[in-house]
Amino acid sequence: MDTVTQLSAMPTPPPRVRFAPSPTGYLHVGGARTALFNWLYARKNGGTFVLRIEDTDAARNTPQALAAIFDGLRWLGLDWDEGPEAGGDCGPYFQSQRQAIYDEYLKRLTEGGHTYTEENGAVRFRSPKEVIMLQDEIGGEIKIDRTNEPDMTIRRPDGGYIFHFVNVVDDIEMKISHVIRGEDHIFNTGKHIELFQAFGVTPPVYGHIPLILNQEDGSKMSKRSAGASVGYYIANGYLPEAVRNYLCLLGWSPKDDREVIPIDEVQRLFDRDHLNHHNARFDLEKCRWMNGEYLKLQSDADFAASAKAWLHGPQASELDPRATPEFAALKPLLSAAPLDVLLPLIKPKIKVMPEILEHLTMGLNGTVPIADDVRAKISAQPDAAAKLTSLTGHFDALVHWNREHIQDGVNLAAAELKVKPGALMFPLRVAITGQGHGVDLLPLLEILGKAETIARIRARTPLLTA
RNA sequence: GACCCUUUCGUCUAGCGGUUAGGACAUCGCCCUUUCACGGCGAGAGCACGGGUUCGAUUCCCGUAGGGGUCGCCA
Repeated sequence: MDTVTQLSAMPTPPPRVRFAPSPTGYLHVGGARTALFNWLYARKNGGTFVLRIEDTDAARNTPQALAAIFDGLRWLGLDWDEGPEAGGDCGPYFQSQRQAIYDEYLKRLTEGGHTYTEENGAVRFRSPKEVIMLQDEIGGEIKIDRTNEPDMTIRRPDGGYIFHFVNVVDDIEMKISHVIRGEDHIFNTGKHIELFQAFGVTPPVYGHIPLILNQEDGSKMSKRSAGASVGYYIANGYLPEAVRNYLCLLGWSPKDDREVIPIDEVQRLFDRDHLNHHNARFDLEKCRWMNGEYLKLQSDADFAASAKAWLHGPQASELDPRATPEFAALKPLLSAAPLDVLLPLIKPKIKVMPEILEHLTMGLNGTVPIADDVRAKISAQPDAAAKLTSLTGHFDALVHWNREHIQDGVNLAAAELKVKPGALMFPLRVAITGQGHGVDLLPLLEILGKAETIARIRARTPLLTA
């Protein structure tokens, strides 16, 4: 084996990437997508995904925000190989616990003549003030002109270190090889490269991914917009695989027109060549569609399980559909409800979990008022009451109550009235649920039982003509 | 304002010199059907503009305009 062969055959070490959020709010979908791309890169290349908590600003950190990071990442299935609650050789993974390391690195910087101290005690980094040509893995060659930039502060008068400094120190200490982060960090990267050079360390490979924009006004996605936080999707009972799949498609594409793609397939295909260079708007409607696609892939039993978990799960915030009066009214009916047979009927009718509320209400509450638009349609059928009376009679005569026999009852009533069986279905649906739409009717009647079915028809028939 | 990134249907995207510019969400129509939905079929809808380069530009280059981002002792 000659030398050239040996060199080219030398394996590149597996990449080490990180997601480094600060626990000051909630887990933003943009942040989640950054974490996702880092995770995909690590998984694709047999690398290591590190989670590091950048909690240097004590005044802004909250335990809730920290929990939201852990919960959100776990919910999305983005498991970290090193970090809080996972361990690793480069810990601690909270910056608030790494003061001694930063002190040591600051000493090195100061001994190298790279710092100076302000009168108030703040420490600044003496910038070389040069033009940096960043070789960005995603954006290509990007010029960052540092010649007229002021020296950055790296330590506050109170001794607390600033983001730029700790970010670089930790990337060195944690042997991060690739930094995949939002495009909003491009100019920070210029500062960070200066620090790497001052430490005499080769900077990592950078890849700046475009941002996710608000669906409404196209600005950087903010707290205001619905669906900006991962917590929204958890609270609304989305399937994590669906949200993750949708996030994959924001800036990445398999380039073969597929959209519903298993995550292991994404891992296999993920590549910077497939990443876009421009921002993408977040389309909640399409995300809902994606959720519906994943719902269809679920078995009835799995769906019933996740629906029940959601119905009985903790309420997350005031945006939670389970915090509404409608849900409060429904809740007492749930305990005795035949959910295992009802939910599979609902499954094909919905895209997202909160939609089951309306269907459950229709099924469980026989006294829901008749909807206005439905009332208009039903009053156009003067024989609706006669149809229902006939149906009631034939239902009452049934010995066995299942959908086949119920269909027989419908057919008999239709024959008696000399109409098509289909003509009876709309009045029947309205009498049973008060609504013009909903789950398959005959299976619903079977679940409700003969007595409840007849009782509802008798109770609502006078209301139809009122 | 300066600097950086970016520009294909309303939105997410495929396209990497020659295509009837493809797919998806959304919208609309038809079919199926017991309403709604699902499903099937179909329609409308796009290369920001102006210069080049080229036999030929959606594709390459340069401008202009639009969009986004960044200009902290926040991260």
